[in-house]
Amino acid sequence: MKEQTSPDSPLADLCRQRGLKLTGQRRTIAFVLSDSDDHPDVEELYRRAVAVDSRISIATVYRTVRLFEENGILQRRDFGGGRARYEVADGDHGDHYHLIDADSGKVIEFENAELDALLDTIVQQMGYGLVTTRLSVVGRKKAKTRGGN
Amino acid sequence: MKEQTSPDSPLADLCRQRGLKLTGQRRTIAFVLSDSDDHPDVEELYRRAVAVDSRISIATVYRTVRLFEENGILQRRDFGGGRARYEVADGDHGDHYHLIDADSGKVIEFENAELDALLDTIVQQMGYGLVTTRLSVVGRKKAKTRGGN
DNA sequence: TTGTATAATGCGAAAGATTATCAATTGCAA
DNA sequence: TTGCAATTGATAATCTTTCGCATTATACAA
Repeated sequence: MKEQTSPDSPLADLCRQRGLKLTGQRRTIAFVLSDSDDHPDVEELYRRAVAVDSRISIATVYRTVRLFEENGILQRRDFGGGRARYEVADGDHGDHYHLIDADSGKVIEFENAELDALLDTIVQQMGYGLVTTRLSVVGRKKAKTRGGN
Repeated sequence: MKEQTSPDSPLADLCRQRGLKLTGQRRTIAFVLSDSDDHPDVEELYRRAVAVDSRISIATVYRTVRLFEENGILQRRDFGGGRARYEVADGDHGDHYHLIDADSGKVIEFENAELDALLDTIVQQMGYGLVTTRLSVVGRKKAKTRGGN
């Protein structure tokens, strides 16, 4: 049984900055998240966290993920499939969007300044200020060589 | 107890065209949907359907809504809140998108050809063909008079 | 460092939405 | 009209997420 204390991580620092109590579990979850560049769901986060420190309950993962979202540390995404998925909220670079491969389910991130600007303009013209954009496009890979699959 | 047989409706015709067996319940649900121009969830559809013919179970509403979606008659939407919402799939005019009022939760539809084109271009450039776009923007109404909250 | 108030955790139960099961019923082609 | 496969209603089951509560750990002051 692993009982390792996780090292600090960029997200653990963020956690402290927001004045959140930094428990061992939160440190571990923050570590796992800092180490992820995909879009894990809670079950997957739980798996990764337990691999580091087995003294973690899935309820805590749910709670932590919600707490982090409320504090702007994480963003919740919905790619269909009935479970929420999470990714680190990048304060750095602008919004990014997601292309979902219709066949494999793989998620590919992309950015596009023109799209950012257009969405903002549209919303402004409707008399609103843009708060959040939820955009994911589902696409199917164009076969270069025919007869793919 | 209402036991009225619903009249046919545009969606009921579509149902027949797709070779689906047109039961009384499906006729009623199709009628209710044809009559709706909002984005009801299953619970709400069930309420509306029962008002027309009380011999309907919510299980049938779930089943029918799924069947209609699989046959391109309905589109499932997710506006947050944990329940799926449905709207008639317009084969006529192009895609439309949704602006959700951050304060009231109200859903406002809009279309934008420039946005259609840009999304298509982006996806093409990534080597994919566009299958579906899931886009909703959350916005907050700009106060004309200052001092709002 | 030690003690303490308070907040967080673990575990299992509960909630909420959706799907599956299965006997009884219905639509539809012959 | 008949027969049969598909559909329905009622309810159990499933799946994800949250809650309740006793126990434990954290931050902070002395």
